[in-house]
Amino acid sequence: MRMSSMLFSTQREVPSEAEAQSHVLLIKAGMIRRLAAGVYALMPLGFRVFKKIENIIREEMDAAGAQELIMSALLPAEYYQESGRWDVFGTEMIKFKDRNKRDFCLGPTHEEIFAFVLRQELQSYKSMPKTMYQIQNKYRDERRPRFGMIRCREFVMKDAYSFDVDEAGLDVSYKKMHEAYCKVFDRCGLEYVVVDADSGAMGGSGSQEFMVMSEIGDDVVATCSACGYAANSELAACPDSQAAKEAQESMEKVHTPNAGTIEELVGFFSYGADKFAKTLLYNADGSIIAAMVRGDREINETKLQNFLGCANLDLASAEDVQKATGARVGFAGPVGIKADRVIADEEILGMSNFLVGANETDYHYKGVNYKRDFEADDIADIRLIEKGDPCPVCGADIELAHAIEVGHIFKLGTKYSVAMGCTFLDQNAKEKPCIMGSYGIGLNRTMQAIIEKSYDEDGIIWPDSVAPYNVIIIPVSAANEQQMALADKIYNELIGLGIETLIDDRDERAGVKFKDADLIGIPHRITIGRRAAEGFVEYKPRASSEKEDMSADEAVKKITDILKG
RNA sequence: CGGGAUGUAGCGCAGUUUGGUAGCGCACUUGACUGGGGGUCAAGUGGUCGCAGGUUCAAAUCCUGUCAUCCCGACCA
Repeated sequence: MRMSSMLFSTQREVPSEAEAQSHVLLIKAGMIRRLAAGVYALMPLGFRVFKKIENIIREEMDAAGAQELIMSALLPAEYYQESGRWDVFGTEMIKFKDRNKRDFCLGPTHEEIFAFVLRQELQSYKSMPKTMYQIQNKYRDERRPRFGMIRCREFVMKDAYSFDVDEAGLDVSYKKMHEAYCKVFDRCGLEYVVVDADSGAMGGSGSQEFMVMSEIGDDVVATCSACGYAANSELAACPDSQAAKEAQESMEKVHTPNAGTIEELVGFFSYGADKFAKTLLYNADGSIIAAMVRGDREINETKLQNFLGCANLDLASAEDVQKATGARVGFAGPVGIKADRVIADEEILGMSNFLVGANETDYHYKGVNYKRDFEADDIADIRLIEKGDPCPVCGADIELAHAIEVGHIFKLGTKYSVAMGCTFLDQNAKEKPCIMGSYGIGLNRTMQAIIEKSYDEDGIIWPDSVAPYNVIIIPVSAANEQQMALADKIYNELIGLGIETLIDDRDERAGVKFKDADLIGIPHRITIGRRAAEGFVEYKPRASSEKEDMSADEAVKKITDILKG
């Protein structure tokens, strides 16, 4: 491509909207343009990168035996109503009515649709297993789009769905996808970790996420460097603490004026936060749940929701709190509370003589002991894991770090096949639901994650596998015929070899060309300058600061060896 | 959805307190010089000041409403 005729512009100044470096660089390099919050256009250079990633995914999916097809993004409500997710997705789903007042949405994910379409195809065990995939736009009206394409409202997802006759078959299909995902992210030059994850609203028996560790990630991953354990923090198990029991004191009501938070109570008493047990009230599908954790811990709402098996879990309103406790918010406790269900974190069992709210404004109880003074309806692990907690596998210290979720694979089981009637006849002519798996990769997010892990002060550093072009030829002066002639010769040679090459034939100063080449991150640079008369050029890889003079032929050979070798 | 902030040229911003001809830098156009890391000089192009009402002789500026965007939090296959 001749840059003089390419639609492309770089910016020196950064739009104030951009926070993450990868987002800043995408905009400065002219690869994306924002159309609305969380809605982006991919410009020619950006779209080339995007297509590279898409092709890597397609190749690995095909190699894993999956077959590509495409569903519609425009979908009638009934499929999602049948599975119940029309309500579960709520306002995150983009819904509207057509001219006949029929409910439609833009697909946020396609489990229902694949189950519906495949039920017509998979009538016998003989036609399974099958794994189908599509690479298609998805729509989610995120409450808070963030960091450019890391969290956006329209994005492209590769979503695959497997259909098996039994759990053992699902394990095989799942493993194939797991391996294919590793190959995809390896080829994209990404460092990633695979972590155990929450299945959330998807349902199913287990899932894993492919995570790229990064400060700008929305997820928090718990890892153990001793044994290699890795899990999403919303799932990571917290073992019971083994605190020694103290001699029981008697329970006593204490006047604690205006001390409604743990922080205020720690100031009021001379106890540490771990001497308190806090009680939070939740509204779970309409019933009021009291959840207890140690004062210095946080409730893990994912664990709580999974334990309860409810569709919606929100902190209770102030009115509901008053109704349940008879007190202002801040004085809830397990003794005599009017909640539908009380759930205590396992750690509560190990505590002695602790402090809790007295369900009376400005009062707390001290010297409280489990069993003697109150009992919970359930004991469960409902707290959020913290840095330094023991690893649930080996007991070493857990580390926490932010990560970007670029891929997620699920063992769904029969949730959607049952809902959509996706069944088959087994060897005994008995009707059974298909055992499903679902597998997603966010392409836009993957593209930005690659930058997040590979840039310097001058710009993006693309790996060869996804670079928009592999080589950029820079004749220092477009007015110098000798330089241009040699540049054209090398350009045609590389194009002839099937190597994607840019030639910067713009009438710009050398500095501008170098800055632009670095910013857009082309991996290999050939500069043609002073020594053009001798047939010598300078070769420089984007990732290194070392420049090397060599003949034009040597430069072509060197690059060919790297790219084809 | 709660809290905070911001909307003025393609991008980054000043001007709003105290109402009185729409500004600066980058980018863009033309010319000259220049030519290996975002050059210099000169002359230019580009704006319904987010939108809608209102107050006023006069509104970017004051008032009301509304929309959008960003940040923090909550939430999220």
